[in-house]
Amino acid sequence: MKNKADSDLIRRQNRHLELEALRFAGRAPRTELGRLTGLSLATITSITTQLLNEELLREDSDGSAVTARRGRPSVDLTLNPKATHVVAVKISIDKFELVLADYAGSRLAHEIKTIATHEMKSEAIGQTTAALILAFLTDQKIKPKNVRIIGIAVQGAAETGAGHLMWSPAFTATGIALTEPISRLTGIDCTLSNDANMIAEGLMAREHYRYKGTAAVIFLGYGVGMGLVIDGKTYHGSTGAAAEFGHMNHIPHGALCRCGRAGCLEAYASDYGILRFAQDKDINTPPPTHAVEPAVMLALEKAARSGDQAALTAYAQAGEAIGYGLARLIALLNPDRIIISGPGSRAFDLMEKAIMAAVEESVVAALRQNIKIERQPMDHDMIISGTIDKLLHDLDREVFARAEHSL
Amino acid sequence: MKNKADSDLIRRQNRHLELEALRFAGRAPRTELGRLTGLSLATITSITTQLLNEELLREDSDGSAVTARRGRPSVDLTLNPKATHVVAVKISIDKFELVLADYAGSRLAHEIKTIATHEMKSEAIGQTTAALILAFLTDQKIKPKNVRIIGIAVQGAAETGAGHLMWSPAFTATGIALTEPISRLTGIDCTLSNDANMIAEGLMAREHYRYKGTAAVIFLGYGVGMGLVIDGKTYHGSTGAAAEFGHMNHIPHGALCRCGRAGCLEAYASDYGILRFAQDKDINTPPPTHAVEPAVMLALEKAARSGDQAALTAYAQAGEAIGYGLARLIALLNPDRIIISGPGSRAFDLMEKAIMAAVEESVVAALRQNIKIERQPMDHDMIISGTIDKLLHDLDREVFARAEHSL
DNA sequence: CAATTTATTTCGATACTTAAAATAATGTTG
DNA sequence: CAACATTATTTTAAGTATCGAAATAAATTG
Repeated sequence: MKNKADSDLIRRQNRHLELEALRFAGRAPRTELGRLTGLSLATITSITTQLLNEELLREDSDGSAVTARRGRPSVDLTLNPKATHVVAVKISIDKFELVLADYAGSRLAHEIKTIATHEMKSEAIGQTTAALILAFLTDQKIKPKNVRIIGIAVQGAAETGAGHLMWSPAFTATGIALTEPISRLTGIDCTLSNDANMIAEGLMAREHYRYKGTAAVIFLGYGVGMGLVIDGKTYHGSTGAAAEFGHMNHIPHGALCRCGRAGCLEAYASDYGILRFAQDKDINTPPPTHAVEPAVMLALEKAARSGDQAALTAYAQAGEAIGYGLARLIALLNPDRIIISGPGSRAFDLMEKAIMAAVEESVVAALRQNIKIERQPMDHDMIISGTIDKLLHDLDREVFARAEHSL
Repeated sequence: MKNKADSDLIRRQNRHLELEALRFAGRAPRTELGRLTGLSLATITSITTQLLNEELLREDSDGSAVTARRGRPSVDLTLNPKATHVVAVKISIDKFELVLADYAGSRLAHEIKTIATHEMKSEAIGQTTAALILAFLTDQKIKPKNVRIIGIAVQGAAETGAGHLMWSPAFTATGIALTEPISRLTGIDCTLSNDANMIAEGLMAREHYRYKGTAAVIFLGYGVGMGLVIDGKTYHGSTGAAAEFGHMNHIPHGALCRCGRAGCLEAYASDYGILRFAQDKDINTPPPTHAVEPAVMLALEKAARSGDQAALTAYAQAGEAIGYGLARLIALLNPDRIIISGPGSRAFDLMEKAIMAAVEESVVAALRQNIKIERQPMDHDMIISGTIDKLLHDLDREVFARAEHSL
C-alpha cells in the first residue's frame, strides 16, 4: 500500500525536482528551473530561498558571460560544491581506487593503491578499506564529518541491502561484511554496489531520457556482468544481488566457470573463457585466479582479425553464448535497450554475427523487432563516475529532498 | 524526471489510499479507515463526504450485526456496487468466457461461448468479441455506458500497450488488433493482458502483503506462461509482451515448439511437450494445434505414479527444463518468490526433484538460499478473477482517485 | 435521566501551490 | 540623461490539503 500524502510530501518532491534539474543543468537561473520543473516561479523562489539558507545552493552571477540583453539580468544558481562530499571506492583484483568528489560532482582527488587482494582475510577487507579511506581524507584535509556517504563498487555478487559481498573474483574470501565495518570505523554512511550496476547508473545520469523503461547494460571483460535498469531505476533483487548475467547458465553441464559451476555464460564469453577456447584447452581447465593481461586479449583480437581460425571460433562461441543469454533475457524482460560495454566489447565486431544469429534463432520474432543492441565503448572510469553519480542522486533524493536538516 | 507535486496530488493519493483500504476490508467504519490508511479522522471525513457525493461509496449500517457496545455506533462504509461495472473476458482455444462484475467486485453474470477460434480471421476476432460483449450486456440489461472498462485475458504474446495479440495458441491468425475494435464497437475502454499476468494479479489482490518485491508466477498447462511481479506491480516489458518464460530458450537447437522455434522451454515442459517425450516421439514432431485433453494428461500422470518409466522420464525432463529456466530467471532477477501454478502443477511432485537438481546445479549458492519455490494449486477461475481484480484496481488508481469526474 | 463511551464532524492553525501584482535591475531611445 | 521597455524575481492574496483539538452525535450504563 502507498503511504499517505501530506504537504511535506509536496515540498519534498518539489525540492527534489529542483535539485535534480539543477544537477542536470549544471547552472541555471530561477526562470529556467521553473521551465525545467514545471513549477511556478513563486514556488521556485520559495524553494530556492530555503535551499540557499541551507547552503545546498549558491548564487553565482560570475560565469554568466553577461549576454548583455535587455531586462533585469538573471542570477545563475549552482549546487554548492562545499555542501558535502562523497567518496567512491572501486575494488578490483589487487587494486583499490578512491575518488573524492564534492556535492557538485567535481572530482577533488584520486588515488590508486595496489594491495594483494587474494591474500586478504575476510575481516581485514573492510578494515583495510576503512583505513585507506581515512588516510585518503587526511591527505586531502577533508574531515570525515564533511563526507556524507561512501560508495563501494566491486565486481561479483554484492548484496546491496545487507552490505555483504557474497562472492567476488577479487577475493578468495566469501561472505565479506563491508559496509558495516567501513561505516563503523569511518563514521560515514556506506553503500555497496555491483560494478556493472554502477555503469548503468553512470549512463543513466548522462542520458536519463534514454533510460525510461527497461535497459540492460552488459559488461564484458575479465568477467561478465550486468546492470539492469527497470522503470528508470537500477534493479536490485530481493537481496540486492540480482543481475548475475554472467552466471546465468548457458549450457547445462557446460564449461567450468570461475564460480565453480559448469556452463555459466561467463565461462564462454569472459576474457578467460574466450582465451581457453582459443588455446583449444579442455573446457574443464580451471580458470586463472587473476585477470588476463590486457595485452593477451589485444593479441587474441589481433589474431582473430588477421584470420586466425582458433581465435575466430572462440569469439564466435562467445558471441553465441552472449546471444543466447540475451535471447533469454529478452524472453523474460523484453527490454527497450541492450548496451554492450566493457573492455571485451572491443571485440564486438568479432562476435556480432554469432550474437545476432543466436538471438534470431531463439527469440519470437515479435519480441525481437524493436530491440536495439548497441555497443557503448567504455573507459574504465565509468564505474567510478557512475558510483559518484549514484551517490549524489541518492543524497538528493533521500537526504536533501527533506527540509528537516535545516532549522 | 518525476512530476511536480501539488495539493491535487495529495488528495488523489489519499483518495486512492482510502478506496484501496475499503476494497481490502470490504466494509469498514471511518475510524478503521483512519487506522488502515494512517490518515487523520478529519481527513477521512473530508474524503468520505466527497466519495459519498460521487456515489462511489455507500453508508451501510445494516450488516453491522450490532455488536451492542457502548458509544455512538459506527457506520460501515462499502464500495457502491452500482458505481460502475467491468467485464472480464477470457479467450482460450475454442472458448470465450465472459463475466460481468460490479464495482464492489461481485460477479453478476457469467457466460461461456464455444466458437472455433482457429478458423477465425484476424479482423473477425475483435468484431466477434465485441458482439459477444454487447449481446451479453443486453441480456443482463446493463447499458454499455454503465460499464467502465473491459479486460481481455488471453494466452500468448499480448502487447498490452498497443492492445495487439502478437501470437496466441488460440488462433491461427497473428498480429490481431483487439482493444481498438472492441473499444470502438462497444464504446467501452478495453485492455488486453496475458493470462499468466492475470493469475499474478489475482494472487496479489488476495495477499498483497506477500508480493512486496519480485515474484514470478509460472503457469504450467497446455502452454507455459509466466506472470512477473516486480516491485509489487505486474511487469510488462517495453511493448507489454514480456515474461515469455515458456518461449525462453532451454537448449539451443532443441525440441520443436508450438511457436515454430527450436528448444523453447515450453517444448519440454508443456502438456504436449511432456506427452511427446513420454510417447518417445521425435523431438521434431510438430505439436498439436489444439490443447491436449485433460484426460490424456491425467492418464499420463497416473502412469508415471504407478512407475511407468517413459512417463517418469518425460516428467523428469520437464522438471529439468523448468529448473534451468528458473535458474536463469533467478540469476537475472533474484526474485523473492516463485509460484508454480496451472493444471500442469498437479504433477509438481513428479518434477520437483529434477527442478531442484537443476536449480542447485546452476545457481550460485548465495543466490539460491532465500528463494522459495511454492506450488499454488489452481482453479481455472483464477484468470477471470485476477482480471476483475486488476480492472477494479486500475479504475481505483487511474479514474476514481481523481475528484475531477464529480462536479 | 445523567454519566460514560465511542464515532464523526467542525474549527483553527499551518503548509504548500499558483496567478497576479509589485518590485528590481538592466538596456534602449529620443 | 530621463522615461520607457524588458526581463527576472519577490510579494501578496486566494485556494486547497492535512492535522490536532474541541465540539457534537448517538448509543449504553447505572
